[in-house]
Amino acid sequence: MYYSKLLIPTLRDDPADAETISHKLMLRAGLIRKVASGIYSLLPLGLRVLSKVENIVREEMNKAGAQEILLPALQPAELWEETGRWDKYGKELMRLTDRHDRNFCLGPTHEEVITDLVRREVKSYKTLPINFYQIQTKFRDEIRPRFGLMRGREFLMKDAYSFDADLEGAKKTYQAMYEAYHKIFQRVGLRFRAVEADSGLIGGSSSHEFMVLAQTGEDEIASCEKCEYAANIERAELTAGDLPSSESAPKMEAVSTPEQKSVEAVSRFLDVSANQLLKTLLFVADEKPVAVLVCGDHEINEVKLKKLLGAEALALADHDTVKRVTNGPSGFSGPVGLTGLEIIGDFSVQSKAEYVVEANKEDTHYLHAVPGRDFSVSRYADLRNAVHGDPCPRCEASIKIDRGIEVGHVFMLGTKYSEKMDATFLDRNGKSQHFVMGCYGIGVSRIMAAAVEQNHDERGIVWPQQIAPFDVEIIPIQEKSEVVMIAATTIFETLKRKNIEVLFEDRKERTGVKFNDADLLGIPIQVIIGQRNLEDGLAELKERKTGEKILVPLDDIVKEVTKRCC
RNA sequence: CGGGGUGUGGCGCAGCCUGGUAGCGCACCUGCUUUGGGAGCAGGGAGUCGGAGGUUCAAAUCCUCUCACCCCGACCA
Repeated sequence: MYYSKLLIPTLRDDPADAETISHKLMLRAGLIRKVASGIYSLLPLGLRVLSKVENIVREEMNKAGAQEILLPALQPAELWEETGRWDKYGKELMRLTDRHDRNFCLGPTHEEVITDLVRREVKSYKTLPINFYQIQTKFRDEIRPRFGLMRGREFLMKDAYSFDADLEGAKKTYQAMYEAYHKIFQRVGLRFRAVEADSGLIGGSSSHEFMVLAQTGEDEIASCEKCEYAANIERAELTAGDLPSSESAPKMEAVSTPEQKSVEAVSRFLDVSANQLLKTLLFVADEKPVAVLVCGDHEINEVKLKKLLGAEALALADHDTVKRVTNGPSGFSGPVGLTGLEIIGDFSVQSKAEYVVEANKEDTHYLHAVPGRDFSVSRYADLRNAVHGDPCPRCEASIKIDRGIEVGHVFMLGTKYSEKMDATFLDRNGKSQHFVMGCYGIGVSRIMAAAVEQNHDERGIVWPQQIAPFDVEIIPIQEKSEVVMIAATTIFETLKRKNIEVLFEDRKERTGVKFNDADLLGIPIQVIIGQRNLEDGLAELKERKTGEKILVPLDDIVKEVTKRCC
C-alpha cells in the first residue's frame, strides 16, 4: 500500500482529551477517531490491526471446534424477560422501541438469543456437544466509558456459547476454551495471565479472566509469589487469621479528634497505625441495613459481601439511613452501641484485641474498643480485598498485587439459562434434560488497546508482529532521486509478491517527519533506502522494537525481511 | 449518579480576573530554496470564541440556564 493513498492522520501533539498511553497513541497514530464518548471510528490502519486480531481469534476458535455464526445485535425484549434480565441488567442495557412501541435492546451479550436458537434447533444428545461463536459489535451503556477503545459503549467482541449434555462434558469444553484462549493471547503477542474470577452479572459457577499485565489496567490481580495461584482481587479468598491472645485491654475511653476525617488523618493524630483503626461501613442489602467492619488499611469487597448476604442489591447506605440507624452523623459511624442491625466483621478484625473506633458523634473516637466486650459482632467472614503480603490461599507464601486489563473471560454457566428458558434435549434414554452451558468472551477491540498499552516506547507504538498493521514500511529518503525510487519500488514489489504486507512511504515529506511518523506507527521493520548507502549497494533495515539498525546488501534485503517476518 | 475539570480556526494553546469587537505555534494552500531525525523565506485561506438567555452603549471576557467532553469512584470484554 502507498502511504499517500491511505488516510493516516498522525498528530504531533497529544490530544487534550486522552489520558492513557494507548488512547493517546491510537489517536496520534491515526488508528481511531472519536465520534462520541465511548464511540469510535476505526481508520484504515486501526481496522487492519483489528482484523488481524479477529483472524487470530477466528482461527483458534475454529481449531477448537467452535462454529462461527452471526446473531442479531437488535434483540426483542421478550427473550430478555424470559431470563429476568430485562429488569436485572439495568441501565447498561441500551433499550429502544420500534414504531409499534415494542421494546428492543442492542445486545450487550447473547445468551438469550443463542439459547433460543438452540432450544428450537437442537433436540438430541447426538448433536452435543456444540459450541457457537461470533465476532460482533456489542453495546453497553457504560456508566463511564473511558480510555478510548479500552471501555467503549460500542465495541467488538468475540462471544462463544457451548452446549453440553452433562456437567462432565461441559467441563471438558470449558477446558478446551481455556486452552484456546491461551493460544490466542500468545499468538497476539501479549504478556497475560489467566486468573480465577467472579462471574458477575452473566452468572454461573466458575470462571477465569485473562488479564493483560499493564500499569493502567482497571483490575487488580492477586498472585502468589511461589505457587501458580492467581485471582482477581475481588475473588482472592482470605482465611481467618490467628485469634489474639486474650490479654485484658484497658477500659474503653472516648477521645476528641477534631477535624480528623480520613483514616490517615486520625492515625496520624492519635499516632496509631491505620491497621489499628476500625472502619465501620453501613450498607443496605435488599432494603436491610448491615454494618461491616474492616481494619483501616483494608478495603471492603462488595462482591464478597453481596455473596455472603445472598443479596440481590447492595449499596452503601445514604446519609439519611446512616442517621436513622446510628443516631449519629454520617462519616462518623462506629460499632459501639449499634443495635437493630447485623454487624459483620472481616476475618482480619478477629486477629487484634482492641481497636480505635468512631463514636457515632462528630470529632470523637473510642480507644481500646474490644470486639465482644465493647461492641458485638455477629459473625466474621472474608469481606475485603486482598492486599500485598496477604497469605496465599493455596500455599505458605504471600500474595503480590499487579494491575491488569481484562481481555477475556470464560464462564461455566451450568443450567442457569437453559432452565430459565426451558432449553432441553433428549438424552440417550429419551429423557428430557437441560443443556449445560458455558460462555466465553474476548474483547477484540480491547485487545488492540491493551497491546498498545503493553507495547510502546517514548517514540510511539511498537506492534507485536502478529497484529501489526503492516509487516514492513519502506522509507525512501531522497524521493526525487530516481535510483532511490527504483530501488525502493523494486523491493516493494518483490516483498508484495512474497505476500508480505508492505507500507510504502511515498509522501513528499522531510526525512525527519517520515522517521518520526514511522516510529509512531510502530510497524515492526523499517527498510530505509538512501542515496548514500545505495552507492555502496546497501539498504538499511531498522527494527522498531530494539532500534537496531543494520546495513544489508540490496540483493539480500528481501531475504532478510522475509526471515524476520515469518 | 456523586466529586473534580475543560470547551476559543483541523490539532495544541494564550486571551477571560481588570468588558472595547480574536491571537500564537503546528497543520493546510501557492512559489522559491532546502532534504538521513518534526526546514527557511515570501504570500494566502480558515474561527464570532460549545449552545440559549440576560446585564451593558459594548460580552470570548460578567450573570443564569443548558449541552458536550475528560479525570476519580460503583459496572464490565
